[in-house]
Amino acid sequence: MAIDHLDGRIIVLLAREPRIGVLEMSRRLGVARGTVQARLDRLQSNGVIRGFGPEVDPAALGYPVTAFATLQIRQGQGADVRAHLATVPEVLELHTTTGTGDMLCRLVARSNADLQRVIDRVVGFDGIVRASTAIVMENPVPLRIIPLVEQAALGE
Amino acid sequence: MAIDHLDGRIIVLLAREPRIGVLEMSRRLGVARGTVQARLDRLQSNGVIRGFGPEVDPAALGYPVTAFATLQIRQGQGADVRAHLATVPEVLELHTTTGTGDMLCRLVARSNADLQRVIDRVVGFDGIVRASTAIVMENPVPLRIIPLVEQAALGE
DNA sequence: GTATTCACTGGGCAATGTGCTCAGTCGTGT
DNA sequence: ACACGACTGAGCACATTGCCCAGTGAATAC
Repeated sequence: MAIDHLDGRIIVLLAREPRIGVLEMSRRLGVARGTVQARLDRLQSNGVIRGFGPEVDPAALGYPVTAFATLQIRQGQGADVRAHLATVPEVLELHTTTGTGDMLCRLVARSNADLQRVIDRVVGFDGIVRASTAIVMENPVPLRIIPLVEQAALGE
Repeated sequence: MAIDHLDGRIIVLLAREPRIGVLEMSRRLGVARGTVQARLDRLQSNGVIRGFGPEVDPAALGYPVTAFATLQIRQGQGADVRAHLATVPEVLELHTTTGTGDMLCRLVARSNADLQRVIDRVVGFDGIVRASTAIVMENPVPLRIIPLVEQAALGE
């Protein structure tokens, strides 16, 4: 679970040039191929690297509108609501949280008008008491992990 | 920008088994290798597939706590705040939004206690008027895109 | 002090996949 | 009838992979 400097360099390199192979990585990092291979295997079985799935852009798929919805759930209906939301393709992510809301979910839609349809579908379910939605305008920091990896590689 | 059925199958297959090669994909999908290669190139230059960067689990890196913070910004300080937040490794994502808050960001921390340090660092900046934080307890629907891809592949 | 363990090195091997090219086929639209 | 675009199936040289091995050095255990 601890990440050393070499692990960090491997992850960063992989993030910058994903198509790169193990051999090329070993050349760039100045270590033997077997080492890189062993490190990668370890990182994956550790769960540090979950996978290499393709990053798909919802906007390019025709869903340029992103929003976050805070949901308040009727007591004891949590499981049902989770199951309901899991069936909605436009729900990209769902968290249960502390605080004023009970759940927070990330939505996408084809347009602002279409967002209404999505929200209706999301909240059109018995267990949901209230929903408040914030539409995303800009995304100054897209989902990233590299700075954290670098910090973990140095600090620990 | 339109995604057809074959594109959808390619993305889904790639998501399920990322290490798979073009040749193996063509076998599984029952099409020629060149076709898969051409589709993949097109999907990438379209921007539908942004990349294949490694998915790193912050929890495995020692940051098991996730939180969402809603920030209220003093008028005209937006750019400064964005720049400030971009320098904090624990800020994984930042959006500007409509609604009660002005920005929404995703944070991670080593522990609930450590989250306090992160929040202090985030809000310890002049342009931020107020912050309200929701700690994530469960994540019933982890960030996903496959259902949306399947819908886009069928519907359009 | 000596032995054991572990990670890393550097090398070799067969098998596979890649990038690239080409000619031929099919369906659509002009 | 024709041109165009997408797909097929095949071939080629080349690089990479997965796997193996023996040797080295450092840290740990005895």
